[in-house]
Amino acid sequence: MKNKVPTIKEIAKIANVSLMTVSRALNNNPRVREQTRKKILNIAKELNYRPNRIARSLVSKRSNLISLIVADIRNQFFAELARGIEDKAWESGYNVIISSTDNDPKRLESQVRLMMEMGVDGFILASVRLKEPIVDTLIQQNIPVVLVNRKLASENVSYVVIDNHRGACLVMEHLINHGCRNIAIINGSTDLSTCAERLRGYKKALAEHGLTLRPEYVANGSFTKEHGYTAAKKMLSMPDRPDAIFGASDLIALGVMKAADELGFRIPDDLSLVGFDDTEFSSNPRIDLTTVSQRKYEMGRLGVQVITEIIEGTEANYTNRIVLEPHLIVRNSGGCEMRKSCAHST
Amino acid sequence: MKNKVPTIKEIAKIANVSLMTVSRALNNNPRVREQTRKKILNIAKELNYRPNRIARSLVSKRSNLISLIVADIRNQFFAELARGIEDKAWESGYNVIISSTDNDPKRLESQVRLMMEMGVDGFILASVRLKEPIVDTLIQQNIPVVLVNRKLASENVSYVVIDNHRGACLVMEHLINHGCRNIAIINGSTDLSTCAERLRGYKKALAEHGLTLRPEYVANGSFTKEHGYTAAKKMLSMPDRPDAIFGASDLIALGVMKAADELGFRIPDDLSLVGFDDTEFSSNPRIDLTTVSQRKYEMGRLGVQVITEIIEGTEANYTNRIVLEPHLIVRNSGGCEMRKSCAHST
DNA sequence: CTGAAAGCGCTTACAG
DNA sequence: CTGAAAGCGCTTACAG
Repeated sequence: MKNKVPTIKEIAKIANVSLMTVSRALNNNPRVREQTRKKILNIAKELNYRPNRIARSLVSKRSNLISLIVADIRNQFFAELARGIEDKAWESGYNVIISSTDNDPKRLESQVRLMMEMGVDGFILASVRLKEPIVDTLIQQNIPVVLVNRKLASENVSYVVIDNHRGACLVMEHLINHGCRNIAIINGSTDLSTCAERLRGYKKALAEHGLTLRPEYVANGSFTKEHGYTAAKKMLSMPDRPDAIFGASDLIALGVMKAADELGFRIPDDLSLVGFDDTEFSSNPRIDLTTVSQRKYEMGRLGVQVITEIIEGTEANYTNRIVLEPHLIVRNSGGCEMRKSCAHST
Repeated sequence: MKNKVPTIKEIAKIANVSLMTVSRALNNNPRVREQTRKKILNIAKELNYRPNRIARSLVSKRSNLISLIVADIRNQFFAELARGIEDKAWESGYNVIISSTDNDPKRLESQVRLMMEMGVDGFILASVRLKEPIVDTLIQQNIPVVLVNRKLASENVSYVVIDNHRGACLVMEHLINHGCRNIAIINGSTDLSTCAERLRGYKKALAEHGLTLRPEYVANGSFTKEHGYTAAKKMLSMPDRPDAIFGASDLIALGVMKAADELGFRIPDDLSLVGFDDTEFSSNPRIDLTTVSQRKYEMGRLGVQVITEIIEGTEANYTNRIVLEPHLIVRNSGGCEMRKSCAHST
């Protein structure tokens, strides 16, 4: 049962040196004679010695653990992000504890508290709302945090995001270029920075092109297929139905697509559709969704880079704000070149 | 900078009791007078005390950390599984460290070793091959392990899987009932138990229905769209092309679908197609893939239940083998009722 | 119901 | 280049 795991004590005894010398040899500290080091390393290998990181953590106050908190790991978007984080963390000598909040602030808070007890070195938060009191708590307690994907209303913390406002503008310009004039937006929840910024881009583009903002063309809700489906059904049944829908996530766009298919509207001929996120299924030929790239994997890697810089850094109040450029991925659903030529103005 | 985090020492001093009494009060040990407990709990709350789990782990030899190792968290299948594991672990007071191996045994091994150093209480392995030496190492060292999704060739370890052989039989019976006679299988890698069993089911069903096994109708490879696409292109170009393809994963089936679409074969009229896994996109109306349910979320929860039983259990060599029943999810791609009536025998 | 002692496996800080 | 001492924050095991 008790398969006595070897410790540096055993090694020290066998090598006939002190614990300190063993510790130094194992940690590649140069202040050990080469000969002594070799002897110790050999004994360690022979005993199949593995350092006890718990003990190390207790004294060094570092766990090499990073907490990643997302809305839902089943969401393709977060899964890709998580993989980027995992890979970069591994390369940097860290491990990742993942947990999902379902966008519930209560869950977020209790998870953060548990992670603090676990002694994680820092937090990567991918699913904060615009106001998130627990983040301020972390900052006050001087615990490293980086936001990824979504920002706070305030700017007092490091983040890695894409320019969501710009992304929305790209979408709108694409639709307008293809002759759409009655463009609706089906959006997520406006207490998220991503949604707020995409909505802002939508409005700005309308204004810039002299199109009027119609309240019935704006449906806030959540980043789900169900919301996309329900909102689209309603909009497409209006006498003055939109000729294009901007789904603020690919999931929303999929719901819109289903609604349009059921109602007999052809995409893109009867209805132009654009999503956001460039999740994998959007490239499926049967879906063929025009969307906005998010570089999720890279965003994850950058998040780890920033958090490790904070953890290992000397400056106390180092903050790093990275904003990535979005790109429009043009596929069929948003309208094809043919349609552009026969643009109808309504 | 050093925001002195409160410890039981502080509490003990303020409460004017020993460390032990504080420890007991905090851990709900009944051997403390109610009045003393109340006083201690109040002080703890006032100081905003949080236990240091690292210190606790060092002496208790328990970290409440579970390691989950999957092939790739971006794969929808593993993401759903991971979420089930995360939720059940959270309810049971454990946290989950996730890592991805890309099916590389070297990565698996180095990740397992690091997790051991981190002091995880047990392993949930979702992506083992039929032979996986590192698993034997874990068993020998008496470290709790449970396999999920894929099994080893040997039966000396706990697992939670579905009956993949039965699942494949369900698929084949469905296709045969719908009049298909030239059924091909595009499979993953045969050094995985899931693939081996699905292939066995395929062969058994052929034999039982007096259909001959044709080597050119069997394409082993990997669980990817790319493999499905390439293999299907080849098969569908044969003069004696199959009238049905069993894709051993939904990802493979998506690749087949793309190939068929490109070659102008209509599904299910010209080609019946069935997948495996019931990942979310298979229910998309434009995909509408007949597939086999895997109850991934539940499998994850069961995996945690088994591993915690082992961790917290008294019996040293407790093993638990759970085999779940698969179900066929009938959608359009496998052939519809109409076709059944006009069954053609080739 | 309460406490003094010892220790988990390692590292930091100080001496030599 | 090497070591003796002290301690990280908690718990186990033994006394009272």
